[in-house]
Amino acid sequence: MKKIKISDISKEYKNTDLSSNMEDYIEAIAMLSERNRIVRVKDIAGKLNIKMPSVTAALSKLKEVNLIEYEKYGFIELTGEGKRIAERICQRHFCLKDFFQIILLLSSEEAEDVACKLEHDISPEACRQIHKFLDFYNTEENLNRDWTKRLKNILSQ
Amino acid sequence: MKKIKISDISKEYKNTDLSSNMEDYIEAIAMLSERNRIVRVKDIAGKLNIKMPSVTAALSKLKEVNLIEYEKYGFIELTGEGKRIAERICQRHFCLKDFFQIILLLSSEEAEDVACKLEHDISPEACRQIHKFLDFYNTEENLNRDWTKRLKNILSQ
DNA sequence: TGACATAATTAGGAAAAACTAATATTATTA
DNA sequence: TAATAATATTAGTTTTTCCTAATTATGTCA
Repeated sequence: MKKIKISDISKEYKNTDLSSNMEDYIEAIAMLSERNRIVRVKDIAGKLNIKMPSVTAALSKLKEVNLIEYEKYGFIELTGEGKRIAERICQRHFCLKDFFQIILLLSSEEAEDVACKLEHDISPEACRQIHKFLDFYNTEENLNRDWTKRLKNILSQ
Repeated sequence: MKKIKISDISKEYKNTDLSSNMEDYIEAIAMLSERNRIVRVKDIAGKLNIKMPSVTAALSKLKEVNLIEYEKYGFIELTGEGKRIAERICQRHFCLKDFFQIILLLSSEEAEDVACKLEHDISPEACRQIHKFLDFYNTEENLNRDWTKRLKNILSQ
């Protein structure tokens, strides 16, 4: 079970000024570059379930606004600003995923799916409240409160 | 404070197979026809913050798929199927709004905004869990449980 | 190293949604 | 009822995002 620290409350869950789509590309690049040493057009296409030409087009736009560095047929890397934005998107993603998985007891996959969809539209304020809730819940749960058991019971039905 | 009945759990929060946009049009028409006896293109445009020609185009599509009845320069009305779909969208909307307002203590306006955005992307399963949670919370709250006070305290900070 | 496979790009197009400007219809009221 | 105001529609664009087919570049291995 993921533990969320009080200090994490400092997260602001700021908006990015990007379209949902562009956020998806940034997020995919960030996640892929954590796993693999290089990120390929094909990988991004695979992750987002689209064809390569769509990726190429998106990369041009992201390069245009200085969120990635790349040359034709070359490497794909987030710039500093790209990384900062990826961080924001991922924070919202994980906040939502934790909430749906830990509190609402959706399966990991279902929670992942929901997070992927909602992360683009949830407001920073709403995300901060969810974060506080998670924080509260984890503390209470550690104390083995009765209400969390009753809640789990109801949510499992 | 809105009270949610156990029986409401029967809500399925099914998907609609419409784009977010089309869902917005259907929802707007449903809400407007509750208040006014007739629904005008101008009203829909006002509610959705877009211009009239965009509405006209959307109405053609909705008519095409038999979700509304209307003739040029005439009345706009949801068909039976249109109403059933509007009902689904509104159920998700109010479920989300209640959650963000009652549990997470967002202002009514902020909760409304968030609900409007998320209602198109949240999965039925996730919505059902939120519903159960609301139900649980209302019961617990009625018993004036200590944990709801602690939670409110934290969320108000 | 040359042939073949893999990966990436370009070119061209389609669908969804929105817009402005121009036109047409309906409603109001003097 | 004729003139004006309010509404609605059409025509024509734009932007975003995706696609297929064709081409180009890169990488591999016999």
